[in-house]
Amino acid sequence: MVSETPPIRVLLADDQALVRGALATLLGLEPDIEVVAEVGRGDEVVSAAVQSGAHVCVLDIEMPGIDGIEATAAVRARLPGCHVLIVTTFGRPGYLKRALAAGATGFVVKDTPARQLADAVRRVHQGLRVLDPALATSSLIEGESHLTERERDVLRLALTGTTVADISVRLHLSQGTVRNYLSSAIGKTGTHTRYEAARVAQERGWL
Amino acid sequence: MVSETPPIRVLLADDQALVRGALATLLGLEPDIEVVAEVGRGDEVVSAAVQSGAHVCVLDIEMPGIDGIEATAAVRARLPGCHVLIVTTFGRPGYLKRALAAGATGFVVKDTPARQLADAVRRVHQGLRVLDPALATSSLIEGESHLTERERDVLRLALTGTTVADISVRLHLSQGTVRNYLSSAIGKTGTHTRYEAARVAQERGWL
DNA sequence: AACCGGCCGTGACAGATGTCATCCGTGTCA
DNA sequence: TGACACGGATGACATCTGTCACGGCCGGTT
Repeated sequence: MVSETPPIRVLLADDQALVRGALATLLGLEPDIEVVAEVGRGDEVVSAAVQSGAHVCVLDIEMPGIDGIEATAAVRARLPGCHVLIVTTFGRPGYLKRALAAGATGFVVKDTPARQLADAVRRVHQGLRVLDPALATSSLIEGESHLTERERDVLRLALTGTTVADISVRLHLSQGTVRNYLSSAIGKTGTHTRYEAARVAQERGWL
Repeated sequence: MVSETPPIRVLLADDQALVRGALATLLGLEPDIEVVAEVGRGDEVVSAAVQSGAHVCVLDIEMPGIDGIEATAAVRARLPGCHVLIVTTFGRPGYLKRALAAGATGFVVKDTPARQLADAVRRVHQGLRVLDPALATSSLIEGESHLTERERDVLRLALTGTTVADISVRLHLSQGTVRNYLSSAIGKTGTHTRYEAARVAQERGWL
């Protein structure tokens, strides 16, 4: 028979072993796809991609070490010929925006039907965009941060429960100033407390 | 050849289609396991279990409709011969405690290696316990709620951002009383704000 | 040069938050 | 029967939170 196209070499990264193993099994059943590496941490992605000669990296976002978006940027910098498909639980507009900025070719959420994953891998391998139009639209609308740099500074600290007093010390500002930035951020996120504001900003990818 | 044992009929419930499909593929490769139903909502579990004649239900916890623990109780009530294996992202002691109380035979987290899932299904099918000893210990220690009924009442409302004024109206208490219960709950959970207290209590399964 | 808008920064203030001391009713125990 | 512990409930109070009005600086526009 005519020579076959060599299979697409795929690296899988997900911190949940069960999910990773199941996805490896799913993709491994495709005749034209071969899972050549599996890692559970973001900071293992690049070396594993290099060693395994992966054509496509399928990355979750929330992982120990570095996250999947940071791993994406690292992979693209080190292996320009290697494409990245982000597969994540949360279809956050901010995630999509940052992932594309980091060089990801595709972005799917775990709500996607399983049979579409292999097709997404094939398309990404060919350099074609794979992403949900609704999510893209939402990213366009929500993804644009309206926070100033200082507002982001104080929200990041607020995210970890740091008091106004501590934030003012850390950023060399008066407490009134910190409260004013927090208040402004609360308004821009449409929330009622700094905790909600920080969480919403993070979900939108503004932090 | 000698007659084979009929395969174990398994129902899969997970709101993430990709994960569910991948797990179905993984389990479907086992000669003695047959995936007979897949659902994405907790409130579809019972009817699907009945229709498919499932021997084992593999349930995620966080799903639309009712959660996997409520679904467990419903399955056990309706089909006493059907065993439940909980497969969840968060190995929260409170979840384990509530799952066992609801009648689950097994409880694994998604950090488990993929190859152990089929074995877990087989063991659960035989009525054997499947759970992580470390998680069981942690559940024993943390899972016991130290909150009073009223503290739980106010924390549940605090979880959704309800103000003290609203909580006092809803529970027919004075605002001072509500603050006192919130303060007590903050102390018992070792936190600093009612938001943290509510979140920690939920994680521990105290709510 | 003058004006304007936005960001950065500040302090005053009203209202919200969490702590504390206290009281009452109920159940348990000696 | 009396003492005690506990949960439920309350209000006073110190502190914190978020809003608001304001000023300075900078860059862009007229």
